[in-house]
Amino acid sequence: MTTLTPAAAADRTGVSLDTLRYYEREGLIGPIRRTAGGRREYTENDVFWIGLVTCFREAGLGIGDLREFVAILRAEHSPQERVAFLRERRGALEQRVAALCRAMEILDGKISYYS
Amino acid sequence: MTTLTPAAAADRTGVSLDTLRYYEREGLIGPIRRTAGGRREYTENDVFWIGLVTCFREAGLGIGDLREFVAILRAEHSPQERVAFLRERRGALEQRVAALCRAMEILDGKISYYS
DNA sequence: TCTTGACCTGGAGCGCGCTCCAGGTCCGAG
DNA sequence: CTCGGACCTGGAGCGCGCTCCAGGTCAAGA
Repeated sequence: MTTLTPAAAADRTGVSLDTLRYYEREGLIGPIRRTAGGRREYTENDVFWIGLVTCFREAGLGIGDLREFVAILRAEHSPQERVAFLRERRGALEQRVAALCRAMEILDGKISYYS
Repeated sequence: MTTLTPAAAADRTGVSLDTLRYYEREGLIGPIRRTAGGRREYTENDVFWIGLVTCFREAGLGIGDLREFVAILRAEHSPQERVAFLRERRGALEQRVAALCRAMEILDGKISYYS
């Protein structure tokens, strides 16, 4: 299986080396396999997961939220627990969208006022 | 004209006293009129403006963005400049909504997987 | 008048999410 | 074998957005 060096993984994901190491320390990704010499080797799967994490970070989830997310999906939890957690997170995102829409409406009002 | 004490303004807006003072220092609101003794008196107009600021904060705009927003709306700028600024801000909010939607789609996928 | 509590200011402190740095290790090219 | 660049670790530093604190002032009620 082909693997990526840290630099290549950073390049592919758009996440800095420091941040990749930080995410790993925080348990958001990995643990990443190492070579005999101790260097990290990222798999395609790791890259995919980093993409998910990035997506959620961009959506405004905190590091703690993501840690919990990872824990829920990995550890032994019943489907009910997982679904409950996921729905709750989804609700929070919906509220963020609502807040954004309110702000956009205000902007639209100002824009049409000045247009 | 009826005015509000700091405590009443905090209560009405849901913003803490410290944060109200902080926003004023940062130029996001006010300057707030003072009594002879130096205490702040918030007008209804101030309260309304605090509501706007809160709305934008909840939408994820930073303090710097809001300072710029206030400056653009107050200072002498042509309608074109204002509209350009407002549209740019609106675009940024749309991108945030898009990021949220991407994250929600992932959640929906997981939810249907576990349901 | 005295007390009490809301308010004032300037500045320190804090949690988050990175980001940077020092000092050392690994390893491929020459 | 040597050199240099990519990588390692642990820990310090930073910008943001508050939040808290000390030490003092103001003003309404007893």
